Amino acid sequence: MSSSENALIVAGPTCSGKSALAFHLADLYCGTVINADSMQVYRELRILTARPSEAEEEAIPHRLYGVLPAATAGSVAWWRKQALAIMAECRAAGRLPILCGGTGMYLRALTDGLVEVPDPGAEARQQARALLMEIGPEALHEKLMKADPQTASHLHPQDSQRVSRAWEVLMGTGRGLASWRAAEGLPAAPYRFISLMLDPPRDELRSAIAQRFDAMLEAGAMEEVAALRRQNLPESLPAMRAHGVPELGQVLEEQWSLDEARLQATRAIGRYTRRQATWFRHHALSKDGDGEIIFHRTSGKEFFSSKKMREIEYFISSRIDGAGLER
RNA sequence: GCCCAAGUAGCUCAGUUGGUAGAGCAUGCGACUGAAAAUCGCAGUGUCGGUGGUUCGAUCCCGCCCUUGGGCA
Repeated sequence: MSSSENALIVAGPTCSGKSALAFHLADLYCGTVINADSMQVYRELRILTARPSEAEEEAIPHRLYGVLPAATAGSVAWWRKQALAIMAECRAAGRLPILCGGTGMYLRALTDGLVEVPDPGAEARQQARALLMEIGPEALHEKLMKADPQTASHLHPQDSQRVSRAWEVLMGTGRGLASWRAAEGLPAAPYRFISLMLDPPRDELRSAIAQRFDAMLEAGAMEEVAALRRQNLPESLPAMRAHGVPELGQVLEEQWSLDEARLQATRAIGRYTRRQATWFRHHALSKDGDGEIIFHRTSGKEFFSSKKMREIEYFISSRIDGAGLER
């Protein structure tokens, strides 16, 4: 019997073996795996986002995987809301929520809370982006500096995405981001987070990434991209930017050879891995003593040594079954 | 064998009318508050192919050699 206010986080860079570990732990602790990855939420991208297989999803409850059509853009706030609802379900059903994913910002929105900003609306968003395209990030930053210096002064003039967001918030809500930030915001989720962070050496990760990309190609990644492209979605949608989608798109358009696409995609993933490492290095996933860093990579086939696995299990059990320890 | 071109950062290349060099990409570090697999900031590194000469001084000019690509035979 596990106390229901606990939640487990399995985080780490792409291709570190999070899913396999989460699956194993869910099996062990009667858990539900909840996706904390911004790209695995898109339905059409099962292969390229390395989503758990149908067989795995049948064996263990998996939530928030492939729930959004690629035509829809997800967001932190959307994800946070979904995750909280599912965690509440888990609590009611006596299951352990296991958040698994590499999107640091999503996890942080859960563990630390999120600023509450009303939706500026699709119109304000479109206008902000159109303006960005038209005049460029620096000019938009200059405009923002005049209208909302408090927010603008914290933004780099070249940071197109944040400048555009700041503008859309100001225009759509009538208040600047900085002003919203000063308010209370959405609180941290009411759970005790216990975290496992996979942090394998970079070179190990790189070769795993290359191998996995080839496996994806064999599994039909090209066809997946072709099918996605048939929807003629705007390239600005998140799903259209998933690793491999633009690169294989170049092959389909006969701009790149397959080798070139493989090189570019693999590099992009490697770079991403680096940013993830930076994030997780500086953002704690759990309170002191409740986090464990694992300097290995794992996969379905070759798991950790049984000794390591026992360590992990002890680490989790000693926290989850807190009541049991008192006995 | 002869002629031409090129050899500069891990890669592709720019450059210095002679004062020991620089962009993009890659790499590393960092930021990150509703697009985050996104967006952005910062930072290395070089016997400037080898060798001899001219010069106060050569990566740059001259000779020879090596390598690569192309042409002629």
